[in-house]
Parts: sequence; structure tokens; C-alpha cells
Amino acid sequence: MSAAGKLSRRERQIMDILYQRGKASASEVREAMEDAPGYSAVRAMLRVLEEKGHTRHQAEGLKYVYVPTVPRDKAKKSAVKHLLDTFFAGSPEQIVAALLDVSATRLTRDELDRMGEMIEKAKREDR
Amino acid sequence: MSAAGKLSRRERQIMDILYQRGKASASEVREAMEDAPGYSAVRAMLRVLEEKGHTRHQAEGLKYVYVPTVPRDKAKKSAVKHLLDTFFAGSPEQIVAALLDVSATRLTRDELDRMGEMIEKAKREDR
DNA sequence: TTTGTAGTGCTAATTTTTTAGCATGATGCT
DNA sequence: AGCATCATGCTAAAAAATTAGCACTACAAA
Repeated sequence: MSAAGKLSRRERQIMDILYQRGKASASEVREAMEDAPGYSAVRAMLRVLEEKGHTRHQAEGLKYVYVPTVPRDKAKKSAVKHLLDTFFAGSPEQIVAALLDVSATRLTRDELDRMGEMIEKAKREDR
Repeated sequence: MSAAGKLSRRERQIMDILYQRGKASASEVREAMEDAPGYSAVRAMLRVLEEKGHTRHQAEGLKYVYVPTVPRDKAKKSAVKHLLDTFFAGSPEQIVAALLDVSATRLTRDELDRMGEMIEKAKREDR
């Protein structure tokens, strides 16, 4: 099982925040949580995550700033793969459909153009 | 927070399997788990999931078959949205890039064509 | 200097999750 | 009929996650 799969609810929540922002202090993490527990709780969980090897911290000014040990890019790929398997039977085209659906209003012409171009490029490389 | 966000590790694991297969009995769920616990454990968790309203069951032949209460399609959208926010700063085109990367070898010409067509269609509708 | 604020380390208790175990009922086979 | 198998319901224990609390340090500012 992937590393991400073993995380508890809170741990996952925190890791998501860290990946979202790249790095964050304990209080930043706490503020980013919807149903945030006490400050001590957040710190304790960050400590556990570090013990388990999912994060490391560095002093930045006065405070500690936490970052994921697994690089964003790698975690990203696993996440995509997992989503693909769970909801899309491994079929990428179905994700594109869902993507267009979910973010229809937010998509600009340029974005659509770039997406189209990426696919054209893949076609060319596929020969 | 989305319903999926409140699940414990095992609960999430089970819900993923249910969404993957549409429906499954307790033993099927168990067999699909990588690091499966005892049979009783799986049943207990299915019961809890049902109490919490995430699944319901129906008798099918002799056994119970469990299905998610939140329709696949809705859960799918939330999952995409969450992935988008967590790793792609809300930018759909970055997911397409990751998608092409992750599944490069698996993609056939036809799939690429259909993906391209979907985007063309979105462009036309965007006018 | 004193006081307030914001951080850390550590510990312990509570709550939830996770698990196994046993009793029971239905089915199918010999 | 008797037996093995596969399912269920229920209960309770074990393990892990989650949380709060206290003591301490560093800095800033009144």
C-alpha cells in the first residue's frame, strides 16, 4: 500500500495542507483545518508525522516549518493513480470528462487550448 | 468538510473498494484489501459505515452486499475537486499533464482522440 | 524590568478505531 | 440425519489516534 494509504484521518488532513502550501508552521496548519482541534493537538500530530517519516521540519525565524518528505511530484502521481483506479477504472479519458465538468466555469479559452495542445503532443509522440 | 474527509483509515480503504467495484460483500471487501484484517473486523467496519450513513446493504442470495449511499458520480466529482485543490492549485490543465505522464504507456490512439475531441467540444461550448 | 505573546517539549487522559471471538442460522453434501 | 461451510449478530478487549494541559524559552514593547 502507498504511504499515503496508511495515514489516519488527521494525518491525511495535515499532509494535504502541507502539499497544498508546500510548507507550513503548526499554527498555519491549524488555521487551514476546517474543524481544527487545539494547537497542542496539531503539534502532536506533526511530531508523529515526523517520527513516521512523512515530514521533516526546519527552523525558520522563530518557528518550525514543516514540509513533506515525499516530494510533491511523486505524491501527486500516486494521487492521480489512486483516483484513476478508484473512480475511473483506470481510464484517463473519463477523468478528463470529469475535469471539464467540475471546472467548466473556471476554464478559460487559453487553458483549453493548452490542454488540447498537450494531447496533440502526446499523439505525435505516440506514433 | 466533505463526507469522505471524516472517514478513518480503514473506512476510507473500504469505501474506495466499494466505489471501485460498485458493490461488494464483506468477504469480497476483505479480499480486496492489501493488508486485510480479520473477517470480523471488516464486517464491524461495514456495520459502522452503515450506521454513519455511508453505505447501505441489501441481501443478495445468502449474503449481504454493500453499496455506497453517496452516488458514485457525486463522490467522483468531490474526489476530483479535492485532488485539484491539493496538488494542482485548482488548475485542470496540470492534471491533464500528470495524467498523460502517469498513464503514458497505457494510452491508445483512440483514447487520445476522444480526449482531444472532448476538449474541442468544450471550446465550442465556451463561446 | 515586567508583562504579554508566540513559540517549543513533554506527558497523560480520553476517545475512536481496529480487532478477535463466540453463538447462531441457513445451505449443501455424503 | 449429521457435518462442514459460510454467512450473520453481538460483545468486549486491544491498539491507535486525538486531544488538552503544564512548564519552559525567546522576543518585543510598555
